[in-house]
Amino acid sequence: MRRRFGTAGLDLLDTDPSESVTLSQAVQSSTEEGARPDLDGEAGVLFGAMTGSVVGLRYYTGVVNKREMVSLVREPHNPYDRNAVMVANVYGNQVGHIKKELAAPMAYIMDNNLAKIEGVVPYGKTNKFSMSVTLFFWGEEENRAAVTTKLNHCGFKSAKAPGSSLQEMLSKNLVAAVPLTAEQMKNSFDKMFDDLMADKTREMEAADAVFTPLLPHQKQALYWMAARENNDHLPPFWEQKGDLYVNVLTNFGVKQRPERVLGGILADDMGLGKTLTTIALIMSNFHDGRPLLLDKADQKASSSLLKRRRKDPIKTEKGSEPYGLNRHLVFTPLSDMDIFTTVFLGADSRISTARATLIICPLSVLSNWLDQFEQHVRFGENLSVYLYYGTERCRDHNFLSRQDVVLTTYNVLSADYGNKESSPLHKVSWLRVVLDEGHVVRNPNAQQTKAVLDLSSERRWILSGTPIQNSLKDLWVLMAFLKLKPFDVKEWWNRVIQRPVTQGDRESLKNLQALIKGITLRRTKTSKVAGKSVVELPQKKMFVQRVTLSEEERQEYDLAKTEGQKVIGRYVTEGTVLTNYADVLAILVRLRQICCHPGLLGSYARVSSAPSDLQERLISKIRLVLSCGSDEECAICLDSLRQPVITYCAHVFCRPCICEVIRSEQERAKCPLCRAHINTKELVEYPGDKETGTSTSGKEKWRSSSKVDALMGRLLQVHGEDPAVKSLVVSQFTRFLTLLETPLRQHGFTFTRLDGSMNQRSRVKAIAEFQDSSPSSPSIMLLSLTAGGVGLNLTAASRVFMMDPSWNPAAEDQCVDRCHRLGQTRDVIITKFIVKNSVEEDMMRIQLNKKELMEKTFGSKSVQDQRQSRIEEIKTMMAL
DNA sequence: ACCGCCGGGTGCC
DNA sequence: ACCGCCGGGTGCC
Repeated sequence: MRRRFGTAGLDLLDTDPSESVTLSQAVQSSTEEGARPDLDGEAGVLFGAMTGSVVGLRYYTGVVNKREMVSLVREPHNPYDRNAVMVANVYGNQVGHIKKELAAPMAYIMDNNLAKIEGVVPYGKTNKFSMSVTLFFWGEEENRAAVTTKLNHCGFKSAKAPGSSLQEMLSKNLVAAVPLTAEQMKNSFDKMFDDLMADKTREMEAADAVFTPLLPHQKQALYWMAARENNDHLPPFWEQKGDLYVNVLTNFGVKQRPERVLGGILADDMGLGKTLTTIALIMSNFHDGRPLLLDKADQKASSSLLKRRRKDPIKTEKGSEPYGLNRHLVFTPLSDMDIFTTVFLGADSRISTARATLIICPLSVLSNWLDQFEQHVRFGENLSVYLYYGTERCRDHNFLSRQDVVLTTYNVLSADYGNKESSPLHKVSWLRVVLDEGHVVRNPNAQQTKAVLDLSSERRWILSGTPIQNSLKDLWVLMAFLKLKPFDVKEWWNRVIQRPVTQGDRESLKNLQALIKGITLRRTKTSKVAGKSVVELPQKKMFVQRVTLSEEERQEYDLAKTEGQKVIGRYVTEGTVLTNYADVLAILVRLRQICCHPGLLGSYARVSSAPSDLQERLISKIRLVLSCGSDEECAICLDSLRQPVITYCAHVFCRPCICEVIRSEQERAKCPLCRAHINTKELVEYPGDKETGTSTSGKEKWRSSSKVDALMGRLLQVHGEDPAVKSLVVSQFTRFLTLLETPLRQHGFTFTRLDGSMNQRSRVKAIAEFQDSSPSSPSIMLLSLTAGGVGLNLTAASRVFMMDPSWNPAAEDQCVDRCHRLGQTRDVIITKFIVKNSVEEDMMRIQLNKKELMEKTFGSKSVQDQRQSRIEEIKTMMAL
């Protein structure tokens, strides 16, 4: 019989050996069946349950219903008892306190993080002065003993056994008889975001002001979005019962109608036109389902402005105005003719206008938004779009609220939020807030997240092709942003959805699916509308071209490999692979570089001569990671590294990002990647690359490599077959891209380049040049694998040359999709160069395994496990 | 009576 | 709280 928790013997205090299942047996079986502790320590296993009492009800206003969930909050500064534990309902209103005798052990357990304690009130309402509460103790297995003994010592050994109603409750609501396997769960997740087409086929025409005709699936999205914004329904899982609005998951009830959720997630695949659809929404659903009222501009005036913008010399450095204009992108603002009055909301001094839409996006897609507004909004419509970016940005919130659209980046939003008093974005009540590439907001502790969650608006949208980036956890921030009560409070999300779902509870999974379904629209490139594909895209074909190293290269490779084997072999015998993980990765980077071009190796890349000083070792590691031009991203902000620092555990982040983590978690701060303890003193800076790198390569005699030769052969062939065909040449190593410039010039190719180090101005220029179809335009783009966001549109190219494999197959797919997207007219042919008998072949194989493995263990692999399996991979690769 | 008993005041932490 | 607990009033039958 498969049973996770027995219903009998669940009580912590049960001492009767004749019971069929004792607590320890029950919990043991639960761990055997793989109830894995959550990384955040938010879940773990159920130690048991007991009944306690809540007192002091009459002093507080918070009320609870039968079977309602309550939260238990420590009050260490309570003047009467430093052990005080407060009981609050789902909206955070205090209900009472835990009786002091019980509060004592609970305070100990909670303060020492031995268990998470959750409460459910079995019979609410009729209680006037005190009531009982069922307490559930969840924690890591290793803390079980400490929890039980503490409770026993405080005299809770012989407390009353739970009544039948508790047992019933456990068996019904909290225990899945047979938990889902990881594979079943993964399938359900896939399905969750796949099957969202049903009943979403009604179409809406865009307002006249939208110039570009919408495709059928875009009209459907527009209809759906407008309907979401105009809906008057109760949010998911809320029902009206008598004079109360009750949340059926938490059993929480309120008199006041819960806030409407006027928005959701537009999760269409990239290339389906999320940007255009959003623009159409802005233009077509202003108020009462009517279009945005615009002044007709003087045609001459606007056209001259438009021209000026196009010609404006773009004069700025990274970090300042990307367009040299901090004025209205399209036209002048409406003066004082707003049709809605400005309302002051008192203390909060937030100013409400119902006019402006705020759009927040990654820097990489900023220009895409501007372009699309210009492209899709009918010429002569007086739409005011203000680009809130650059040092000269206008910080007057009254001015901002009068715009039709304010466009900014996550970084600007977050920087403003840092000095909160002066953040104009947080003083406006927006008509609508749109998070583009919304999945980039997912770290609950990041300042960026707080800045996003603290925006004020009724209509809230998330645009993202991949709402779940890694695990279910990523969804919390999105739910919080959408103000889906009660899931905007993490405890309720964890308790009601995240934990039960990750532990395989079917009921909760169904709830999650229903929740997502209600607020998400998703179409993939293969989705059908009335039997016809939403998007007809040309074919995509992938070839692997195996490259044989020259004898000289082979010797160099083998030498490096033998050397690496020695070093890694030693770590393996010592069992210190984990502590030297960064060294190991460095060795692999070195081998991968030799496969591309021996010249990629700097003299500093000598890992084996490890300096004794930790500081120096870390510096050499960070330099190795960054100086080869590998376009690393910060795991916190997911953008390119700014002011890179390395932790003692050898992980690299932006200094501001990691400092924010340390600031918010104080001495409990842990490395976001490996959970090692970190503090501000133990951050080592990257001193910058002392060598002037690329300038030397020009002087030295040019030397080719087998892979370069293979590429040049292909490029010449492509050019010979059809000179109009353009190619992307992709590498993770920007220095490799630099090396490739020489042979490209030699062969007379015109090319352009796009990598993470370029400022916005030169990016825009590079993209525009490449996308241009005139005969003199560049036919090749040197592209760093992770440059730009998903919005990057390089449809001028139909050939892709992947120069080196990545650990992350998704990054490769995403890169290819920059040209294999709406607007592509040719079949896309991808050529991957892989060096025979090398680490590159191993990486290819591992990529395949990884895809399979991902399918089997969705979201259940810890960082530690992932590292462990990476070690196994490394051992195989190094033939150890 | 350094007790018992009565009945009013009172009540979380 | 239709309880417990506290502390003042009170004191044979």
